[in-house]
Amino acid sequence: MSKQQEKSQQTRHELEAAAIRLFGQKGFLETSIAEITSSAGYSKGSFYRHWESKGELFLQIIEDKLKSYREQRDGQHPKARDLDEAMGAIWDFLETIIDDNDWSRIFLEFTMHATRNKALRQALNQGAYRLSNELFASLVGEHVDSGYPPEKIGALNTALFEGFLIHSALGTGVLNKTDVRRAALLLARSNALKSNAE
Amino acid sequence: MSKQQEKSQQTRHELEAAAIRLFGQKGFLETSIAEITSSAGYSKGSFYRHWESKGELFLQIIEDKLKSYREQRDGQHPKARDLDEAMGAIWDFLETIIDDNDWSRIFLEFTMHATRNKALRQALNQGAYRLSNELFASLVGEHVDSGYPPEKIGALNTALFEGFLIHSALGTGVLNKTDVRRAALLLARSNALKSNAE
DNA sequence: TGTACATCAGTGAACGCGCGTTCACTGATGTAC
DNA sequence: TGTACATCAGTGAACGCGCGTTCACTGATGTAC
Repeated sequence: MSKQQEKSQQTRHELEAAAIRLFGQKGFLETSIAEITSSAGYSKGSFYRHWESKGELFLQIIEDKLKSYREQRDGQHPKARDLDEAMGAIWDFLETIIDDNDWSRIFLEFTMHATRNKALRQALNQGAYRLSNELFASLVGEHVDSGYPPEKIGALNTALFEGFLIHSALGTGVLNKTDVRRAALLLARSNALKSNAE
Repeated sequence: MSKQQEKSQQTRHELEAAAIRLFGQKGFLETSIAEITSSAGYSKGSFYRHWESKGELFLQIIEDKLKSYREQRDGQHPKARDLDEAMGAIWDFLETIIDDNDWSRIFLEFTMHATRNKALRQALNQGAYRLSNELFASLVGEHVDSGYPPEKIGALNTALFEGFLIHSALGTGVLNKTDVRRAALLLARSNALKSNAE
């Protein structure tokens, strides 16, 4: 790699790091390009040598985040022996997202934004920017003996998870991670296992 | 009331109605004042005779919506005889919000926005712009015999509810109202009743 | 009932501001010979 | 190794646009006498 390329890549990384920090702190709309570049020690114009627009950088960061979450997930738990283990694996994973405080908020905001944008909405529903549905179905699916559709169990689990993210973002402090995990497990058991069925 | 006052009030109502429709369709940021006034058949400047800012109108609309939800709620179910009835009453109420499609989305967005604003966050946590927590605690509280904190049951129920709103807004269609209601009941039972406790 | 003046509702052009994006430019690095 | 030129990274002033807000103005309504 030439000296120029090295310099360019270095700059790109510095700008990206500043953007990750600022987007996380203040959100997409509230973070300006001038803030990103000046906080990294560059001029406003330098941004456009590296990305075509602010939105492009944001999407790239989101994709990178998801990729790293996914890698973390796939490296873990290869298979679970029963429902409790499957749910444990899922929530170990979800907790890493919960712990990435700033960014779980951004993901929620992004999800809400996608709500109004057809292309993004499809991307989310197909899992491109979403972590969940197929995972739940495949991990939990084989441990369902009640006949209840696994994708519904997955969707309910996601609902509980995302609802908890809202709760956390508001900082009410009534619930903690253990509470939701436990609740999610109870819910999955009630729906998935014959012995708990109504 | 004088002729002038009548005219003014009429205009105010027409602007408000246009705003409710447009905010609901497109959200707060994406709706401009020019759109509101021209869609109601007035000029841009007329807006400021009725409200100080776009934000003020938005908050007023939200407050009105919540007030009407609350009135509807309070008119209904005076008391429940057991947990199932209490949950039934709560979800009858929540379903009216779910059915107000556009606005349940707006409430979510508003909630997410409040996340970044201290004053709003406090207002939400104190229930000013939120529907839920004390209601659940008071309605469900007396039917908990497991010792599990009623406010946690309420918060988990809210999480499931708001997570479902996200799910609906994305239009995946995996879950319907009946699914969540049922799930919420299962969850509440598991947590509130001794016989279902682990 | 009429007149003079004040107040009000609504108009629409103009202002101001933030901010994303562009662009002509500079100095450093790379390339051809 | 040196020279001439091309290409690149980064600069920062300027542009453009949308949009919330202001303001001088008009015509209608209200008030005082």
